[in-house]
Parts: sequence; C-alpha cells; structure tokens
Amino acid sequence: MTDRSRADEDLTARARIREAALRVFAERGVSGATIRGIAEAAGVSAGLVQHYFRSKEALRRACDEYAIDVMTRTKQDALDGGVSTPGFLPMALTVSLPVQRYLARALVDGSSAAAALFDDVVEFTEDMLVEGAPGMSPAKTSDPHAYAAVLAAMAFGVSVLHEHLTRTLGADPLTPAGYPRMTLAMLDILTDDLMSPELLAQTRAAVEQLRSFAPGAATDRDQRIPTSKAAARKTDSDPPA
Amino acid sequence: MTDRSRADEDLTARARIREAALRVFAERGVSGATIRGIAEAAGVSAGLVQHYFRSKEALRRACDEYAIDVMTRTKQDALDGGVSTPGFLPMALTVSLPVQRYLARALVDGSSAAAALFDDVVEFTEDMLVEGAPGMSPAKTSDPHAYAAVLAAMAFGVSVLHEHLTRTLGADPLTPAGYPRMTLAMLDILTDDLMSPELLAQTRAAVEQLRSFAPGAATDRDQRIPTSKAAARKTDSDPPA
DNA sequence: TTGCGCATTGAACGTTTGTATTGCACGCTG
DNA sequence: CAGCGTGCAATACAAACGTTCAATGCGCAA
Repeated sequence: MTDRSRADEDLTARARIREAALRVFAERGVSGATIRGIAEAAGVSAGLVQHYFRSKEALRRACDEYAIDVMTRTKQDALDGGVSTPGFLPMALTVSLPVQRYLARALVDGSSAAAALFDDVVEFTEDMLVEGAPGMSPAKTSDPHAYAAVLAAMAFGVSVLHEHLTRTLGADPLTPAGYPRMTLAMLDILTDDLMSPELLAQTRAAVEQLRSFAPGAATDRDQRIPTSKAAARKTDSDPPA
Repeated sequence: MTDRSRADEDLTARARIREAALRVFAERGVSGATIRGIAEAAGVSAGLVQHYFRSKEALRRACDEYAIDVMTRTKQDALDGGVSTPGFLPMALTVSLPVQRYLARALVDGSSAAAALFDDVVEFTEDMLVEGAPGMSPAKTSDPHAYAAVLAAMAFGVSVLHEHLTRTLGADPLTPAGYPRMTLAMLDILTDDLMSPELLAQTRAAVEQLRSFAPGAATDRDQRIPTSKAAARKTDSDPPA
C-alpha cells in the first residue's frame, strides 16, 4: 500500500495528499476511507491533510474537481488531434487511468461530479446517435435516449467492475497492461450480433409484455408465483439459529 | 426511508432485519451502513440486530448467502420452464430485483459471494459462446474468455449504475417500472453494429499498437506527452490556497 | 401459579472516526 | 541577529461506531 512511485516525490505535499486520496477513495470508497489512512498513504501526518483540505468532504470535492479536470483536458487533447500523435494513447492512459479508477468508484458512491460526467457522456452519445458521426452508423433504435444511457452505463461498467475483470483476466483493464484486451473484447461485443433474429424477437416480445404487468407489480405483492417461490418465502420465516 | 411495505410485517424479526440490511447495504455500502441504521430501517433495536447476527460482518455474510440463494432459485425456476408461465417474469423480478440491487453494490464493495456470482456468469456465458446455445449465434471473437468477462461486466454495469440510469431515464431499471425500457435498449445495443467497418478496423489497430507500449508504460513515467499535459502537471504543483 | 426460556430493549464500554488546537523547526525579510 | 510566517507533526476532544451485558416482558410447560 505504500508503494508510491518515486515520481510522487516531485509533487507538493498537497498534490501528494490528493493523489493518495484518489487512490484510497477509489479502493475503499468514500465512507471506507479514513483521513488517517489517506495521510499514511501519502506519507504525511493526519494533521497535514486537515490543514490543506479542511474536511474529508472538502478533500473529496477536491478529488472530484481534479478528476473532471483531467478527464476534460484529456478529452480536449484527443479532440485536438492528439489521438493521431504516436504515443499519445499510452501516455493519456497512464495519467487518466488512476483518475478513471477514482471516478468509477465515485459513480457508485454518489458523487455529484461523477453524476455530471455520466450525464455528459450520455448527452454526447445521444447526439452522436441522432446526428450521426464520422464512422458511426446511425443507431437502429426507437429510443435513442435509453440507448445512449444504457450504453454509457455498460461502458462505465467495465471500469466500475475492473476488480472482477482483473481477477478473471489476470490483468487490470484500468492499467496499460490490461487495457487492450478489454477494449478489443468490447469492440467484438458491440460489433457482434450474438442473438438470432428469432430469439431476439422472442425476448423483445416477452419484455414488451412485461410492460402491462409492470406499473402495478411494484405495489401488488399478493400475486402467486407458480414455482418454488413458496420455498423461498419459507426461508424468510426461518426460526433463528 | 421508513416506507417498508406492509408485507414486511408478516416476516420474522430476523427476516425483517435481513431485509432491511439488504436495503441499507445496497444504498449506503457496507462501510457506510451502520448497525443502528439497519435496526432503525427494520423497526427494531440495535441490540436485536446484534442478537440474531452476532457481528456486522456476519450480517453481511447472511445477506450474501440469502442473495445467492434467491438468485440460484430464480435461475433454477427459469431453467425449469417457468419463463413460459405467464406472470412468471414480473413476479420473479419483484422478488429478485431488491436482491440484484444488493448484489450490484456487493460487487463493488468486495464481497466474495458477489465475486463468485460474477465468475459463475462469466463461465456460463463463455460456455454458451464456445459450445453454442439455442438461438445464439457463435460469437465472432478470437478471445472468448475476455468476451464473456467483459460482456458480464457490461451487463452487471447497468445494475451497478442503476442510480444514474434512474436519474437519466426517470425510472429505476431495477424496478418493474423501469426494467423493460432498459432491457429493450440493451437488446438494441447488443444487436446493433454502431461502428462502420473502417472505424472499427482503425480503432482496433490503434489498440493493437498500444500493446507494444503497454508492458513498460506502467512504470515508465518519463515519457513526454505532446499536448497540454504540461498544464495538467502544473496543477499538480499548485501552491496551497 | 410458578418457573423457565426466548424475544427484545436500553445502557454501557472501548475503539475509531473527523476535527480543532497547540507547538515546533526552518527559511525569509528587515 | 531578531522576528515572523509557513509547513508540518503531535496531541486533544467529542461524536459515532461495533459490541457486550444486564434487565424486562411474555408465552408456555409443569
């Protein structure tokens, strides 16, 4: 946990604390992280954390600001044509992946900055879907907004669940070592049609039919379920051990 | 927060506590949840929570067990042909969606049960990809394992980020009211080819090329980034406010 | 009725948390 | 050299936390 890279020693104590907070918040979550833990990770005293960022909440906000700042800058660099510059991608990843790791956790912990980022991505995606974009076929959907939102959630999903992909794939996708394999798989998935037209139509019909049940189903608890639901309910009233 | 449905009053205190813990753990995360908060949500004293489940960790494990139990049972019911029974889907969702909400959070909070569930889904998916399944076209990928893992992460992603989909779509996808719209959008996404073959090939090439940079890039901090990276670095050494 | 066992509560304890405060060393300016 | 602001650490404190424990109420067998 104290394996800060030597490059950190170039930074101000304030920046080192923010960097450490980024890591600890990402790993433990905001409520799981402690000021003392962040201080230890940064190699400073707990008092110094309090001195620079007056409260834990303020430190969190500072991390949020920094994160969206980095993401905005990286996005701008990419749009300015940096993508074509050789070596841009690996370097952009090196600086932005820790931030992505933080934002992934922030999305779950309920940060307003992460929420704003999510909404931005949704809006950006939806614009691309309806207006079209170079290289993009217009999406065949009757609900572009939901399409964009769900696509964004799925894309962020691989970041949020990077820990599990690390375990399964052997390398963290939020790391230059693991990033390519994940991205290639994602391209395969978004390209591939993995359902036959018949199964697709069948599934779609089932979900459509669900719509008529849906509005009442949330409050109507008295419906009978025709399978082993009774057994499941029985578990609920198990006598204490 | 105290809007427990009247159906809860049928349950044992122990079951009511577990149900409340499921909700609170899902909303606040395991480290954000408190024994007293769970007790209040269940309408009992904090001591009683401690009496039935001896520690917070044990309560968490009980929730894990219950969650995978419900998911296993629901999956079994579906495989036993319950899917075709009219009314199965809405009822299955009603009982399993709160559990899904818990598991989504557990995936991020590092529960071993959730990790096992994730791995199960990956294995199940990979088997379907290589062996083929009724209605499923064999996936066109050179890396079925990564394909399955990333697909699983994306599918779970919409659960994990359901809060953001709720904000964007106006209805929680982990609710009978919001579930259909999300699922239909997901079907669109997995069916659609949204990238042109040229852009796809171009992106793939860029990622492939990244592979040669990757192994060293993680430790090599001294590369130069040719864009506004210098400005970003400047933020790092900002003097304290 | 008496006594026993279980469900449930409320207070208490020690620890950890976020935060406030004090004190010290050092580099700069006059 | 004196004085002073600043970077930083150590201590102090109240609140909240997980956990323990004694006490109360209540149904049921003897």
